Amino acid sequence: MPKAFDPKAIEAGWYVRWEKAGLFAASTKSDKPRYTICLPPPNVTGELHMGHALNGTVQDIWARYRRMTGHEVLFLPGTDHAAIATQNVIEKRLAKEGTSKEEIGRDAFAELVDEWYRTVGATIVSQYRVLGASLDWTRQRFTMDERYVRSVLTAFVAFYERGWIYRAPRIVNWCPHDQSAISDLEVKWQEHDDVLYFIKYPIEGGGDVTIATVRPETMLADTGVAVHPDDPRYRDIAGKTAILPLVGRKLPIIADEAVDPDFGTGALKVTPGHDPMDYEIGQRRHLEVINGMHLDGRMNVPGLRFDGLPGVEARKLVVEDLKKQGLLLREEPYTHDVGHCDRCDAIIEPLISEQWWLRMEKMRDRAVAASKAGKVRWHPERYERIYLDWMHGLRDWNISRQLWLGHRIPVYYCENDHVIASVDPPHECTECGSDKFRQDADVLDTWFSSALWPFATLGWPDETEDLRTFYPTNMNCTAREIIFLWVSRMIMTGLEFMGEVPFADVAIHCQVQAADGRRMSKSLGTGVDPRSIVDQYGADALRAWAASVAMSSQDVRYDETRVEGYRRFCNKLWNAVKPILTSLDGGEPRPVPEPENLVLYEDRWILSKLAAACDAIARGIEEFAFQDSINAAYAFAWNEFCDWWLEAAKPRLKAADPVAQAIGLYSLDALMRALHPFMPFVTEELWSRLPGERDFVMRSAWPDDASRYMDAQVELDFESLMAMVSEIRSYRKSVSGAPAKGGAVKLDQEWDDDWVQALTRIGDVAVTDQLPPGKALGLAGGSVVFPEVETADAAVTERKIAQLRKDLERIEAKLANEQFMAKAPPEEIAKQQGRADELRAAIDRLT
RNA sequence: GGGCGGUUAGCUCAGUUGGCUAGAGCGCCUCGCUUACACCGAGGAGGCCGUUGGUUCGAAUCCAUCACCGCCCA
Repeated sequence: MPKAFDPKAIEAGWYVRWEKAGLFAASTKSDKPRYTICLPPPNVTGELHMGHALNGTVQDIWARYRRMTGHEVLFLPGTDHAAIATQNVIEKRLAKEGTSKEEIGRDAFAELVDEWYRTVGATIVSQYRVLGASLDWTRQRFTMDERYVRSVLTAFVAFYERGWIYRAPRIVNWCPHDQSAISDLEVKWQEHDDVLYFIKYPIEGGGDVTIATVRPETMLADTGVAVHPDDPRYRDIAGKTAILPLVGRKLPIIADEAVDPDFGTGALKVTPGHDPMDYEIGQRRHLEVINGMHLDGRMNVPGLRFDGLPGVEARKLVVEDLKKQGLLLREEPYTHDVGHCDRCDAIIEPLISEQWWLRMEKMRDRAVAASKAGKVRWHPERYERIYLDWMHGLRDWNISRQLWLGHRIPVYYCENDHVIASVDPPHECTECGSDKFRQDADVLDTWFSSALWPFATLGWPDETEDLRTFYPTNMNCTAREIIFLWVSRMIMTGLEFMGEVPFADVAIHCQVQAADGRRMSKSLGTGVDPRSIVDQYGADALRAWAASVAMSSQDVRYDETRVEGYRRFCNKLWNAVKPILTSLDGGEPRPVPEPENLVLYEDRWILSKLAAACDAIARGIEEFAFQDSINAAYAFAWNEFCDWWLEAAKPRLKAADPVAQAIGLYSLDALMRALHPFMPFVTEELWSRLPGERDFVMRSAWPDDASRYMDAQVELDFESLMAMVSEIRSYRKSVSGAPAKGGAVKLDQEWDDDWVQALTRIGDVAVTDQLPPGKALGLAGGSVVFPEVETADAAVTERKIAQLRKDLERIEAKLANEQFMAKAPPEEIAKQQGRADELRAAIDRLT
């Protein structure tokens, strides 16, 4: 067996063996209870990042754990076509080649996209392999697969036929670069230093009103001026008419509660065509909506000198003209948030455009009811409220995008403009019989298709075997910014089309920040590639770390030393196996003795601890507290099994004692199983090296059979022994002249012979009734004497006594407090009294 | 502006229903290459649990306040 653990040497091999053995593939024929997870489809243009590492780990822990606890598990992989992102990628490539999508045309562009999906895009999800994710690759899906497209179109038509889909002009977030609407959730706000311009608008019949704006060019589309109804400054002018400078348009001055009297002058120019809030005011007050900008961001103001100019240039000229006319009163520096396109970073222009909308009320209400009824459990729980709050304020969903790729909206117009929504292209207009159609040019929001993921991947709308067997799924794990974009919508569509929530548990993992606390991002150069972590420390170490942080209530900074710590842990496991194998030397191991046949304290103790650890690990998984599982496994393996049992059992193992061999083997076997969901590779490797007929640990049963060894009393007793041994060792180190071995102990308390023998062996001391001459030192449960030492170092003793006295004083103060004695529960009082007695005894021995 | 999370050892984080004598990994100090492991072992140092109040016999834990950090929504 190699001297040290080397992840590279084992990982790839096991992944292939598992896959070849069909361990990832789910069967619809199985009669086991089923457990389904659909992997959140990574964006085809992306690369594996820390978020994938966390969600992949969490899901794979559950997938492997459920297989081991007797479930038929489907863990389904796939990818998302990410329309805007892909369009950007391809456009960038075209730009490099000196051309553009407009130049090559839609058909050629579509071919490039297809090629991209087939080559580069297809690889992203396979990066989950390096994490060891046990995905069923035979069922891999892509949102642009023919069957999936059919599901998407079917869903659209179904909504359409319910009357929930309509087309209407509304103010939207328009990305001038992508030439598409994007959703509110895709707008990222960045702070900008701009200028606030104060502009005087004359009032008909005399006087004027001053407004403040950071976007003076939009004034060309103003259709009103608004003031707050309670604003005393403007009580006189409400109801009058202002004259729009440069244009001459008459603007009604209206009063509206939405106006913030503290912003600027308290008077607001209203531009319903270019500001969401103004749009709402305009709707309420029946103001005209003027579209002052073309979709490419150029001004649309026929007859004015600004017409056709880009917004930025128009702004300069507008300001110039206002200055000339003396209408620009002043300019102030102004810092505010400006919306940018999440995908291409262009500044978003709010403007009016025709879009397709999906009504949400009914779906929303069902989803909220299902959540409230506990059909969906959130981990951590607080996300349920965040989700419900968002659902509460839900508006109609803009599902159309003006992109060159994606799912084309299945709406057709005949020559006479009759509208037909149909999954397959229609042959004949049902109203006029026309056979000439054009399809709507828009495509669907990518999130519309991913909203169907948990059932569309299983074959919906066809009633497939997979759909029958594996829907609803059990768990969905994702990042919190995806709750609104994706999770909520899956819940709604799942209820709508399948009549059942798509998953019972939602796990929201934390965000991993860079080591310095900044967010991890490629553009900032702060990203850490999980693949390079795997390279350095192995997938098991990465996963163990991911499990230990994923469900943290706060975001965590990436700390490489913790990952490294888990690699050391792997190495520790690696080496812990060796003495057992060496001892057995290829011989046939005996079965582990039954509890009643165990004699040695350390044996009884370690098996009880093993049972407790397996329990704790399982509980951690089931409660989505993976850090508890990892901690329990780590502490058991390192601080209990290796540090104490293995050390104590060494002489027996060297002597090929069959009981020690059996217990060591049994413990390791169980430990490898219990750790397998977290660290699949190293556990599979080590388990395979254990003697006996072995299949795959991945296919083995979860270890819950050690529970018969649980023994609380043995644990307490052995912990006393451990504490005593630790103290003896401490004295040996800190008392000058004390030997590295030996010494004699007189015990305060009666222990049974087995215990005394264990203390002798493990503590390397003699146990006597009569202490030999020398200075006695106080232990937690007795006195120890090192014969060679005449006097203990005063400093060591003094320090110890001082500490004990301090503790004692605090407790005595407590016990002297009448209130405490009167009100504290009796067991608490007894506990404190017991501690006081112990401390007094310890001080006595030392003085 | 509204909401959420956080502030615990030099660093990164645990700390369930108040009983804590506050833990872990890494780092630091002192020893030790004893054939499982130096990716190690043994021992040790290190914390008025962000501030100020309150509730309580008792607060890292509950309440309020302020400060700072981060995120989400508007």
